[in-house]
Amino acid sequence: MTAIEVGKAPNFIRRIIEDDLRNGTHGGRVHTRFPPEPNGYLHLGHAKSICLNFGLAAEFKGKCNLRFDDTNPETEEVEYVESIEEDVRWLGFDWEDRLYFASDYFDQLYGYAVDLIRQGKAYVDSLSGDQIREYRGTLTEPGRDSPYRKRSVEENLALFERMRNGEFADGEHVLRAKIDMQSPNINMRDPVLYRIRHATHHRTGDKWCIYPLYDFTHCLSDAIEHITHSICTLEFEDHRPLYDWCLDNLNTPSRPRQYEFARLNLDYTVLSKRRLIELVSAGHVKGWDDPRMPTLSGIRRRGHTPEAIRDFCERIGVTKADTRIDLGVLENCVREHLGQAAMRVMGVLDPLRVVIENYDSGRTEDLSAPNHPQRPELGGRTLPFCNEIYIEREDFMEDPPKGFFRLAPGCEVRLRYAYLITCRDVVRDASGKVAELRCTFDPATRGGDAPDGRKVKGTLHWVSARHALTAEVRLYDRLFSVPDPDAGGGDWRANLNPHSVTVLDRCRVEPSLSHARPEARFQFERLGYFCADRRDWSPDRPVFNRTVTLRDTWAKKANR
RNA sequence: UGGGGUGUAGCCAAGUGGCAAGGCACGGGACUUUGACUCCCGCAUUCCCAGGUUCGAAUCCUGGCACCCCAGCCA
Repeated sequence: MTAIEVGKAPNFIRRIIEDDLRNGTHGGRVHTRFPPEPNGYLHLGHAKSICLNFGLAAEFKGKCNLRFDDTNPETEEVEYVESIEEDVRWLGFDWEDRLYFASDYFDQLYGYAVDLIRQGKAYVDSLSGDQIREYRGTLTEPGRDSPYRKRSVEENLALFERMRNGEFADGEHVLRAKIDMQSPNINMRDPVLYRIRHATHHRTGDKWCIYPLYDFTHCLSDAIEHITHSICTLEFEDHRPLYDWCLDNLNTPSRPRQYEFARLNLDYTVLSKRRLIELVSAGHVKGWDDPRMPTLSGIRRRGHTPEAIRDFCERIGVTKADTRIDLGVLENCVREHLGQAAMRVMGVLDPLRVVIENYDSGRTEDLSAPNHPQRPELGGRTLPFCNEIYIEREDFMEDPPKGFFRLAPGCEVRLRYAYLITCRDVVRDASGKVAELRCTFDPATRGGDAPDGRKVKGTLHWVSARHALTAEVRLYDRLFSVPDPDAGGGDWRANLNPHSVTVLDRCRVEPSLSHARPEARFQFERLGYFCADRRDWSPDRPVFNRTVTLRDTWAKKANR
């Protein structure tokens, strides 16, 4: 089956797999893996990799493992393991019974290292870290052999065993591959395979005091798991010769191949674990799941959906070109999904009181409204109406510009699913600010239609002042004020957007929202998509996060 | 200036010698009880540049240029 036949955009990795399948490489199997290091939370960049790896496996009837690359006990924690599992599952992927840890292979890895030593292809080096760096040479000058490079196999074997037994302090010795100190590829200049770290590992505890490095661990873990296509990001391209060297020099149960694609860059945010950690620890955001964060837990809390993120990952493509994706692409994906999935409700963010003078003040009536105008099967709900309502303050202008078809003195507008009303008077407070509007309604327009067929262009959202719930609404904007916060060499933190969050605590929402549950998503008509905060929402204190606004061509026009 | 990569519209991206898909953005219009959605229409005589091969080049060749990655006992 080709990419076109399954309805997916072709990309170079799909093509490689199709070729391999055609040629019977890897025995016709497709087996990928997603290999996060548990030292941070997953972000959108990881989502691209997850969708690629799990997606390819599903597409070609293969499998995808979840494997934690946990070879650095000093930075890794179970909190991260747990969050990563939750996020991958939330995104919609299933590793079934294939949850693995590189640390599960420490015994085998040790055996492979001994094998390399026996073959004379690895040695224990006793240079200090600084010396190793000196001997390595530079980008343009070749390196020099370590004086310890010629140690005998027996001596290396003994020393390596003593390293394992804890006889040395951190940094005293390392195990290195014996490749080529002259290589133009720095990764091949006798790379370090094992280092001594007297640290407690989150899974193996104190069993080990030597830990293998990424290059040695990753290729062998892939081989142990019978991975066929080991897909990673571009910065590992230079490591591929080393990946291949290890597998070519060791007797492994399978022979995986590594392929590299460009990592994701997104406008107005940062997607490096280092930066994200800094944001959290410096308190620029309120934790890893702050709705402004590009972490999966952050955008989840913001209200994004797994469907939208998967769609996003499919749309941005997979190539080897460095790219920076327009934020609009992500926003468009959520809008598209929520546009068909989210129930519609009404909520007023900045309430302006409206009194309907000719509506009996003792009366309340129930008006009905569909939950989704395009999807009648989603049912409807009831909206209480009375003589006191709230509308959005910005929907009224005393002196409107041409083309403004909302409320203004003497003008008639429609209250969505209710009545046509006309503004008769403006009441001000002591400071001169508009405090209240006095309007009249047309009793013949119940539901919003005028029996005489007169056209009313403007339709406003509203809530009954006597029935509305008070809610807190958090408005989120881009975390940074420039597209590429890390560019330019200046302090990236200076590019943080000081207005990335606005908390509104006197919003009024329709009473049906009392039945909302944490993480429920809605379209607040004419405003945008909002999500009940999964941490802070409670029936007593509804809290909604704005996921994204609706497209607003009026605002665009008004800005011009 | 060593090695490894990448250059197709504002942002992504197909394209693999036969005459530049698609998405986002943008502009115009229709529809509209969400200025939303939806629907139309428009948007690269040209593919980093310069030569060359060919009846024919984004695709092949030669030479440039620009950008990204690599000198952790991180991944």
